[in-house]
Amino acid sequence: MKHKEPRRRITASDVARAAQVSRVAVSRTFTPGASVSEQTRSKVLQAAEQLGYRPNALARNLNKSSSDLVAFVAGYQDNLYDASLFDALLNTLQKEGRRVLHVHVGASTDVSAALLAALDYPVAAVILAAGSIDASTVTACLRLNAPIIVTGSAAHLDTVDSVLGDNHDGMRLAVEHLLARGRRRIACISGPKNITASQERYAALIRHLGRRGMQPVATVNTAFTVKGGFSATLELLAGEGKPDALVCANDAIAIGALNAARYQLGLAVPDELAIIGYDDVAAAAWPCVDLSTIKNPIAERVAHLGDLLKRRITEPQASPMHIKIAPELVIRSTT
Amino acid sequence: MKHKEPRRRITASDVARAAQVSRVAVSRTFTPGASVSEQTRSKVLQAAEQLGYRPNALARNLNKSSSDLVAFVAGYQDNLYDASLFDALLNTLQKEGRRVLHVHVGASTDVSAALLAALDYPVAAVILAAGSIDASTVTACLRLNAPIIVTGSAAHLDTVDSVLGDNHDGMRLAVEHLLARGRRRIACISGPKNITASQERYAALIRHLGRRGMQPVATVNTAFTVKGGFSATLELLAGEGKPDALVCANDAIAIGALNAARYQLGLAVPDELAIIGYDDVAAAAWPCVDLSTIKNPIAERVAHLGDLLKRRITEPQASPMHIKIAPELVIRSTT
DNA sequence: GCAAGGAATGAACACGTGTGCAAATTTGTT
DNA sequence: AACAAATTTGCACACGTGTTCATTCCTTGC
Repeated sequence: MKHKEPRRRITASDVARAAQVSRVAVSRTFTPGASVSEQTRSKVLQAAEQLGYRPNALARNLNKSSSDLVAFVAGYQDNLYDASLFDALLNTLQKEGRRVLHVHVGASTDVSAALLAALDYPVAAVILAAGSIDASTVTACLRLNAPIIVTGSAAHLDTVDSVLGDNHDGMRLAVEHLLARGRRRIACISGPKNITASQERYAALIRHLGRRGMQPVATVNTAFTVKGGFSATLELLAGEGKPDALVCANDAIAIGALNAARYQLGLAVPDELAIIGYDDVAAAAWPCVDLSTIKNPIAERVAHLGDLLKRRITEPQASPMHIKIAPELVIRSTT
Repeated sequence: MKHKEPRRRITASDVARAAQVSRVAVSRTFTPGASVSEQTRSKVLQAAEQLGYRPNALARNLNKSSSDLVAFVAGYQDNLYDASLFDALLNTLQKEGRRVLHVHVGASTDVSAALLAALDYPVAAVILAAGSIDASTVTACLRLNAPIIVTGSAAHLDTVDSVLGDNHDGMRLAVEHLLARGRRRIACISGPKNITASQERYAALIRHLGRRGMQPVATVNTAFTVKGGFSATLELLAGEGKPDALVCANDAIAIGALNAARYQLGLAVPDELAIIGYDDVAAAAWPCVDLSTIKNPIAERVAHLGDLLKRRITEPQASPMHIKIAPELVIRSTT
């Protein structure tokens, strides 16, 4: 036991002492564009390399008004979509030299509480990809000088930037497609009632059917998961209504529905029952699933998020921007 | 435009001024166990609430030797397993008041480089769940005072803590099961050659077959993805060997293989070809997949990771601990 | 050779918070 | 009422870095 107390982290002063220069010279060496002679620079770099020195990001960010951190708030990834979104987003942010503070929103955790906890760090921005958020939390964030960018399922607050899929138009594509296929008895498995994406998609379905003088023959709410879709389908098909088509609020639900219909109830899909999902997750394209769905393009979404982030950071006072992503109908073999 | 310069974040001094107390009183109010009178405490809390104050975590962590941050290093989530692992882990860490700095390792990014970049923050620990890491990077981390805990696919370095699945025993279960089912011509779709989990599982397969005087009739390497498994299966079954069973290095590959065999090649699974995966991801249990596999328990793994993390932080000098998680055979309808 | 200009350097301060120590205040005891 | 003890308070410093400003050094042009 040579080191009883925990070993200190190497600091700029340590490097300065080893390289026989002042501490400021070390700071300048690691600050792009600062004025250092080539000679001292190399001395510093060599000493730093040998000691394993890296500038402490805490101290470095302390005297800036914000940091290189971006908070990403997301929920359970059972929905099969957020994982892919996060993957792509993380890749983009990291390339731009940002670091991601991941906030997880579970069943028990409150979105606002989790978000505020992460905001102890002066993040450059918050990307909110989970659940709804109320206006008071938004003002709390703004007071903490943390601009919010909303994507995925979240409230339509005019005061914050947003990149959202056009759920209204997506549902139009779904309804038109099913009607063109000759379906008339359309049922719906919607998502959780408190999630904005659920509400929007359901409202759009009602509206587009209503325009044609129709309405869903049955509706059930469930979680945005495969399990949820499975049990909801059993429940729904046990009741009245006898649908010939099932509109699901997302792909996870649709995959659950497909499995319940085909393997539990022995229904022929799509002959006896058509099923359409929403998002176009990777699993929807697997041959054993081969799900018709509405594509919610990830690459485009991430690109817009990156742009919006840059803009918001450089011009904090710019007026909020609301970007809608156009959905696409993807026809596979379940409709 | 009233505020031309970016609004400052509310600091303890602001609160102190508003509550007419000293700044130290504010600090003490937000420090559990500190000595403050009930009167000043409530004055401070009220002012803080009104101004929307939260202590700046950067400054708060600066004078401690490490922070409340934990770095989590993971790769693409195409493998269907890491997403679930991360989900569970994030939940646990957040409950304990830790915050997670997420480091993404893409195809182009180097593990070591990404890791070191995150270590600019004095994290309490690094949880490494992606790719391999060489000894020099480990020493770099240790010099930065950042203990590493390895899980998932990574090198077996004696100097760091680890929580690993027992790949050797898992493959024994797979081989014994296939032989009991009467299979004799076993082929293998292995993962990337530079990933430790691949190497270990493949080596175990060779060894367990070897003990019975057998060897794989064919082997192909591919990425840990559904797409990889799909194309690898087409390639493998086009060649010589005529296998009657396929051992896949993980579930994503197995799902790709299943889809290729059934829907592209028209093979009867399991009658003409048995398929077994590894990990037991959520999708393996879907009726349309219903994949036999070796379970790599996530809950147990996360629990051990949490314990190890706590131990390492409280006793930085403790000797490294290596925990093996026992795999389980899960028999479904593909074998 | 000399002045002027530019580049390199170091001292001092700022960022926002926690904490040791001594002073000030309150509480408890005889 | 007087004193000891316990609690609360505030000053000053520490954490590790970036940056302004004045100073010093070197270079260049005349």
